[in-house]
Amino acid sequence: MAAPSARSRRRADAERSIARIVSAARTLLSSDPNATTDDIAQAAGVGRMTLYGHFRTRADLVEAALTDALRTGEETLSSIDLTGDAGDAMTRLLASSWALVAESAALLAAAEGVLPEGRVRDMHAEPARRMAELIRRGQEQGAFRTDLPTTWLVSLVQYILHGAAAEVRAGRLPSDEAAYVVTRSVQSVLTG
Amino acid sequence: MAAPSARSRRRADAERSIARIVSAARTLLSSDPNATTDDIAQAAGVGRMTLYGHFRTRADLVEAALTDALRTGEETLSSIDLTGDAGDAMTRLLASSWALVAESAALLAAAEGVLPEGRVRDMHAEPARRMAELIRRGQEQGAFRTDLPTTWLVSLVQYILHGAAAEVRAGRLPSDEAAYVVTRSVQSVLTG
DNA sequence: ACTAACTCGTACGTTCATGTACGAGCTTTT
DNA sequence: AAAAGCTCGTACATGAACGTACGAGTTAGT
Repeated sequence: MAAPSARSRRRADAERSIARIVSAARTLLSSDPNATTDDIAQAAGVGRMTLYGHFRTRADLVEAALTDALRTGEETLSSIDLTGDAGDAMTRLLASSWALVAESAALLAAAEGVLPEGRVRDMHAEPARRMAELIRRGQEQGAFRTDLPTTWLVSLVQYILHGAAAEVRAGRLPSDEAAYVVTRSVQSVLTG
Repeated sequence: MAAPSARSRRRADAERSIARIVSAARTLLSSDPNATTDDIAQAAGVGRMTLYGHFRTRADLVEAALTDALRTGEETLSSIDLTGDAGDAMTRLLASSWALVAESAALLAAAEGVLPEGRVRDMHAEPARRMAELIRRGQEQGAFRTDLPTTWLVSLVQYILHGAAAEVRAGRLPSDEAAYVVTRSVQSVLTG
């Protein structure tokens, strides 16, 4: 939700501070979901008071960080070609999704712990819609199974992605094998 | 780890208190992973001080509750027939595992947040070993795929179970469909 | 019954991050 | 250059759990 004009009463230096804070929040929270406002302000090279001048609560900040991550992600995902064979399209979508999920897993955990129930899911409406649509198209093509609810298949793909991220983090799955493993797993779960 | 003789200097009423506390902890933590020691003592019908007399820290208590849940679970799981066709055996194992996972998901989350890194996984050594062995047997039978690491397949089954539990909790998957959905999903992920 | 163990209330001390209040001094903007 | 907006330190208030200390009363074991 970049609002260049809606709230353009902000001065240029404020704009800069906000950007640095959000960026620092993304970075820090992506490695430690429990990073404090103090940590984040410090990493942003900004006083804690400045931070509170722009974000009333820690939750606000976490949400802003997640929003930013999602916006960035959308830039990548929205440019993927999802036409043609659904299986191939899924492979392409997964390759990009995997990187994004792995990168922001901890940030997501932070948001889940601080934002109101369901908010995080709502924020993922766009990527979820994209995935659901591709799966549905695959089902119509006869490439994907239809014996399980589409909703469940969408969720399942998410769980596989997050699971793989967790395995990599824990050192039980080499990160260079992850994309392959994710792709094969998702394909078999979608084709039945 | 029931130690009937190792520490039998405990009086009968103490034994009783401990049992009630652990039981209350299991129940409460299974619905709210953030239940406080106060909540638990109250639910156990015991003073908070009594609780602290038996468990030095909250972490100790959570661990005891999880240990108890796992012990109970083992009683069920160890009696399952895992011989014969690996696919069928897996179906039987999943049916029981599903119920256990769904029931204690929140307790698990509590433990994950409070116990040292890796402890929760270590405590699951026995069920993990059982699952791994069955998968390996299925691979030898030619029933299960061998193109993905067995370790990953074991983890993946866990993620599917926990994912389904989350979907049910969120009301996105009717609980009476869950077992079916889990079984089909796991089977297709294991057969490739 | 006598001793040791257990219960449990009240009260306190601790910790830690969150968020607020105030105000002096810098930047932008116009 | 003047006004408005921003920065940011210090200091404080808050709140939530955790965990400790003390001590009087109760219950079990032998």
